[in-house]
Amino acid sequence: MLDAALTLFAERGFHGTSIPELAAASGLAVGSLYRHIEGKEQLVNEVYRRAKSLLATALVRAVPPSPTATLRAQFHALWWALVDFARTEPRAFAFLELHHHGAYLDAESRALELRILAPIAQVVERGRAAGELRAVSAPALIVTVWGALVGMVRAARAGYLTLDDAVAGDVEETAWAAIAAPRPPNV
Amino acid sequence: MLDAALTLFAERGFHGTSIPELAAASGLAVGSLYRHIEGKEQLVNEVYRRAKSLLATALVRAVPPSPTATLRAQFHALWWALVDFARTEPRAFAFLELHHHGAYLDAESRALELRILAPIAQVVERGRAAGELRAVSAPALIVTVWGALVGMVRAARAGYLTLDDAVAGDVEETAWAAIAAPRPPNV
Amino acid sequence: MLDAALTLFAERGFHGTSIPELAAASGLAVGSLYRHIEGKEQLVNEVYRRAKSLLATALVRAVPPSPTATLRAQFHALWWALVDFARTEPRAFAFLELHHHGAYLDAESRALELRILAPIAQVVERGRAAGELRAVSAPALIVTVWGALVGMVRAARAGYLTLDDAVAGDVEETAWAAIAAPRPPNV
Amino acid sequence: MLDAALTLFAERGFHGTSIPELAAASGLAVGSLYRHIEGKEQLVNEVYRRAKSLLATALVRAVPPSPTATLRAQFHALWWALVDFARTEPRAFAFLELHHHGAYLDAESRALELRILAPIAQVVERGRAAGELRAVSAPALIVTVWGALVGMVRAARAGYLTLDDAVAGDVEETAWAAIAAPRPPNV
DNA sequence: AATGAATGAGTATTCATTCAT
DNA sequence: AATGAATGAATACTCATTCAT
Repeated sequence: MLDAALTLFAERGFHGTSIPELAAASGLAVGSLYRHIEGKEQLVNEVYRRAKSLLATALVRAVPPSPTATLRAQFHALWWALVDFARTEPRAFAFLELHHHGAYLDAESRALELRILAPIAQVVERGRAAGELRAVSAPALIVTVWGALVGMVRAARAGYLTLDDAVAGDVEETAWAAIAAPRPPNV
Repeated sequence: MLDAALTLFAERGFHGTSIPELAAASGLAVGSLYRHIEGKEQLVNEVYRRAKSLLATALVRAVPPSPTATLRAQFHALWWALVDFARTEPRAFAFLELHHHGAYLDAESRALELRILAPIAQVVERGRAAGELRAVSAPALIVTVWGALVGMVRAARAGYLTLDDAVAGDVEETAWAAIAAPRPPNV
Repeated sequence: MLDAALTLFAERGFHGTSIPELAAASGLAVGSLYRHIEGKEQLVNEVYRRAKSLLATALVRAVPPSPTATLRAQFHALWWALVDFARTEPRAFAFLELHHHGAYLDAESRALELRILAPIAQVVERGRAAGELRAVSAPALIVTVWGALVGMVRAARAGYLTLDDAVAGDVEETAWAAIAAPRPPNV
Repeated sequence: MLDAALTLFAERGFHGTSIPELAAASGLAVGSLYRHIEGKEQLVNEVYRRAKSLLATALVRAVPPSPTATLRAQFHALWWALVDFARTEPRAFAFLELHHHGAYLDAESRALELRILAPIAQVVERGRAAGELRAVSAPALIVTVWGALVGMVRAARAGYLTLDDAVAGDVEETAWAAIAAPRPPNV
């Protein structure tokens, strides 16, 4: 049922999805749906939390095996964890993108927003401190990487490209180049 | 009227905006609104085309004064044209982002999608041919730059950062670094 | 269960009371409730009959010990039996008042209506025959007494007065004065 | 429309009357009804206020021509004003009786309740002060008279009697006897 | 005997759209 | 050209009732 809701909300948005549609997609009668949910808003928040939680899990699993791994290795792990998430949970990815601003999301759902980027922010901060990343503001680094990822997934969804390893690898390269500190010119 | 529609659709989405709301925001009676539009779908498509057209105009104006300008200069011009568009037409930017997948968009609206990125693609192709850009697929380059821009604007809208010259400049730097061919290691 | 139904129906009326509410108030699951009742209409009729029966019992018990008692004594007994009923069974009293016209009541329930006032009508008829009551139509006498009682109870429920012995005694006096034959003027 | 609502609410109660029924009885489509009302609760309160206002008008018109009229004359005027109201506006009378306790009535509607009986209370107070009325509490006098009236009208509605001049006159006699001070026994 | 999930018709209300004025 | 009342299908949600467990 949450699965059907995820699909429909991701495809048509909150207001574009009706309760009868949700019920039908869940294989339930309208009245039965309300035995499981409290209302449409509670449902979309529930779906939101589950999607965020899937993403959070994917990110947490991406911590590299050794804490002494290079920053590049950490970035690599993070990147492919995100690509993997986008590929295995495309609906959750699309849902999160489409709904992260909805007026129907409650305070708890919104709070998740910040926590989710923590692992990324952490890696960035560490890299900046070590001088391994470009000397621009941390948010600039984060939005570039995150934006490149989202842009790539959106383009794939729109049919402009295929989200295969080659493409994901190419964008990984550009994203890393975007944030890595330039090699100092040889003197 | 189209302006009021742009605002409401950008804020609340297509299904979240009602005709009475649109009429009120336009300072018209609901009956009068229908003298100017054919229906809600036709209206959203009209708004879509205008927003796309605004963006297209911004991009076209960004072709650098001299065709002999360096690729970096062209990128610079393009980047700030887009930043300028995002800052002067935030509603159009948000609208385009939110609606580019809607089932209510007609074939003509969807067709605009591809044409719009033509100036960017053109610059990219030229750069790749000249070996000035990273040797990855053209789409990878484009989605990275476009993604960084959108990511930055979204982050600003969400309140995570302010879209000032410093931030936009920082992200320009990362975006360029993302796509520029690496300097060959000094021998 | 019938008790819970009496309370809810008296407070909120037939249409204002739902089966889930009735089940919850009865401490039963909704499915279990239906093991005891046939439906909502049958239930309200059942409650109606029980309330009427309670009132009938109260009235019957009020026949004075001696059949030779004065009419005033009989009236007194009847009056306080009714006041007692209103005080000990306020929900039944309120229920009867609120529901005696419902389209959901079946023929049997409606039939009870007439039988119930029989003891009162009997006393009135006897008194009129003996010239002890005012020489107006019997229904006029009955509606005055019954109306005074109901008016008093309603006023108490609305908080305009307290249904204590003093008030009930006062209204007994006015009600009796209403129907008692006037003393002939002394010559 | 308010007229149709008065009829239906009086017959079936608030919860027993549906919006489609109200619309049909008003000769309107459901959607059109909502151009005239804000909601079902607002409608029932509107109807309530109109009915109360009708009753208030009837009572005010009942002030006897001369302020020096006897108390009996004042009572007579008041009584027949109420009987007239019950006969010419039977639905308003029934509506007020059925709804004066509803949880859906707002504060303003409830406030009307007290004001309405003011003319009656005034006459009663004057009579008690002058020793022309029975020496029992004022509320006892009022509920008896009001109860007799309501009892009579209800009985008529239930078909137990006909609300003609003879019956109304009979009950006027009993109601007056109920509250008039007893003639002192001749010495 | 009891439960509570399931149902689909019913609830109040809002919608996009039309049309007489 | 403009209005806003009218419409009935749609909305989210609740109801009385059934039935497998």
